[in-house]
Amino acid sequence: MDSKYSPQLVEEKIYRGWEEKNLFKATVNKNKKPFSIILPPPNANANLHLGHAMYAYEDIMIRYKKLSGFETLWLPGADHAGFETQFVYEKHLKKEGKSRFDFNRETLYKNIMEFVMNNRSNMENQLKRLGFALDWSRKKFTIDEDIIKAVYKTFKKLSDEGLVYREKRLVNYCTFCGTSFSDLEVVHKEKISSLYYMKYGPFTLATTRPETKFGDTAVAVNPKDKRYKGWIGKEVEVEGLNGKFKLKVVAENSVDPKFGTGVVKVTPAHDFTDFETGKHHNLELKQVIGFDGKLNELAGPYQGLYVNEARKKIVDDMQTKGLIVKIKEDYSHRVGTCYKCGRILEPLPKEQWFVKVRPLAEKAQKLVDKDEIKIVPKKFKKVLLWWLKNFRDWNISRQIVWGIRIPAYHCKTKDDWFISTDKPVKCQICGDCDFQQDTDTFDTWFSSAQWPFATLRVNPSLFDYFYPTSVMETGYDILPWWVARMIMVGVFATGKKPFETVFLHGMVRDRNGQKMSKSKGNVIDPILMIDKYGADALRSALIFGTKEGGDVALSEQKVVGMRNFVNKIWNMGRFIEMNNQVKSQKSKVKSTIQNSKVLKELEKEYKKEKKQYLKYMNSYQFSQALGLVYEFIWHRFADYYIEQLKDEVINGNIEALGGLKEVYLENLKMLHPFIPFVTETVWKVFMGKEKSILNSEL
RNA sequence: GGUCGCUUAGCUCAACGGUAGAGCGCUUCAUUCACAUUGAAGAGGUUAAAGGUUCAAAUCCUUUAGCGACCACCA
Repeated sequence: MDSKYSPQLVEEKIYRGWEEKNLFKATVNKNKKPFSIILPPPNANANLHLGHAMYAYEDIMIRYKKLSGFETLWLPGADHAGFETQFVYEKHLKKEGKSRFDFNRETLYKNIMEFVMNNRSNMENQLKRLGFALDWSRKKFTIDEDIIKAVYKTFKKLSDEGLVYREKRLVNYCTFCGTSFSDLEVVHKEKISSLYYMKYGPFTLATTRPETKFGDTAVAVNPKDKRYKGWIGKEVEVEGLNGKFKLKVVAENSVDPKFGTGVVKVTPAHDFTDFETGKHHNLELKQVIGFDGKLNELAGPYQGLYVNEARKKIVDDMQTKGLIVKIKEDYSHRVGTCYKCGRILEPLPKEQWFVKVRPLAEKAQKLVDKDEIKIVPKKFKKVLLWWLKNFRDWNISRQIVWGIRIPAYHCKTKDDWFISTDKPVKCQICGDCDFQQDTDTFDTWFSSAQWPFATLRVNPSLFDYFYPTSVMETGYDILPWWVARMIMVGVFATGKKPFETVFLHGMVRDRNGQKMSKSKGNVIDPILMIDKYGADALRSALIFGTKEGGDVALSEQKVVGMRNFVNKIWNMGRFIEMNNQVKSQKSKVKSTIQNSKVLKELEKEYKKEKKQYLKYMNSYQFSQALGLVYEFIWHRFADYYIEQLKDEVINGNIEALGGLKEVYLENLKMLHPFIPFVTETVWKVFMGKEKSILNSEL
């Protein structure tokens, strides 16, 4: 053994060894208890970041359970990440001076598939660099044929049970990205705008969006507002830019008498509140902004102008006509923006597929509330319950190409839709029209929500044995996007909860607790850290001295610190091994009474350590477990016991050496889930090249 | 505006009802020793503030002050 441990020399070889011996391969073994985790599939086309390294928690659980005698499955996958990926691909196209509009649907899809497939193996290799004990023989891709089939089946079932419907509603639409989103994808941002007070027939009203006035179909006031009570139900004539028009005055509770003048113009086609108002009063839906972000023919001379240009021009013209009373320029409010491109989202009326969420959410709520699905750490239980209680219907239609195309078909004769899991040969409504498939694709999260059962169902015996999965481990940031939906959809589709326990980890921050971002320049590349200090060091740096579910401050210094720990482990082994080799050449020396006492103390302290370790590991306190072993092996075992017995051991005292060796090997096993590479490397030195610590028992 | 959480050693954080801990940094000393990616010794904290419960509180409760995250249809 060298005086220094060099992860660079062994990690790759060790991982290959694990794979070749099929140590990560799960089988259906009725003699063992199953333990399974489905890896949250990383985006297929991107490099891993430190957030992915946090999946080390899953590796810790898998290896620990395997050492504890469970049959373990950790199933890897890759996410096609629909819109995310298409967005990245479009950026890539732009560099070549092209855009998505230069290709037909089939070609674009094929090109993106190629683009993704070229990058996928890179991502997978990075997971291997982290040392993850994944069963690669069972890897799945969210856009595999059988996964698509599973997704279609669920969609059909939802539809059959009345939980999916198609409706024209206001959706959050990004006119730049060219697609709608669900509520969850909308990022509300504080913005300073102008609040325009304008003359509106007999009233003055305040609005931030004068350009939508061509779509106004009513004026609303609060029914309790004495100032305007007399106007309710009456029709008023309004002088506009394109001539005079008439509108009804309606009463609406949502109108705040204290805001502005207490009068609101109602634009059902371009405002969520107004859309509701429109429904209450049966108002016409007058769309004046198109999906291209420009005003349409209803805007008369302003047709063809983008929203912002139109607003300016309209305000100018209104001022000329004396229709603007005043402008409050520093008005601060929140607007919905596209989480991807950052532009302001336009509420637009569009026919989309919606999932009726309430019945699904209520079932999920019960499971979580009664701890039938356990949430660790428990603080997230409240958050999850809040979401399950507040979810509204889920828009699952996306106007993009890269994704799973919705298996809904439009009958031209009857102007109606039917859903079919297999490609239909004839119209299932009228029997012989030239029906057409919906051009939209599913929200990626709709398919991701099905991941735990979709990945396993392809193999029924595997599904029976491993489902519900044991733990779902992921970052707390996607609790509503993913975890909540997996529960809702999983229970619906299989009748069983998708997992027993949810374990949530925190976000990785820089040394000052700041968010890592490219613009701040404080991003740490996990692969670079592995190159420099080894995977064991990086992994344990993310776990050591932290609290489960809390954010982790990571610095290169911390990785160095853990590298030192890993090296220390190596050198303890080196000391024992060196004396192990020479022992046969020396005469057998018996222990003194003093040394026997030390050995007994060691045995006692080790037993206490292990008991506590098991307690921590079984209650998901992994950082505590690691800290415990760290403290024991370094500051008790090495600093005290080895030092006490050192002279004896060098003298050839087999008893002392044996005592140290035994405790050392036991500690290697306890450490293996955290620092798999060095523990395996030393294990092989002691037990032989063909042996693996993963085959031992804890 | 709502919800959740945070405030402990210079920095980043553990401990969550029973004598204040770690990592990194700092000070002093020790190298023919498994490891200087080391060891020994040490400095450094009335655990944000106030009140309460308890034999006992960093830990439970209340209030206050800062900070953060997430959510929200104020036109």
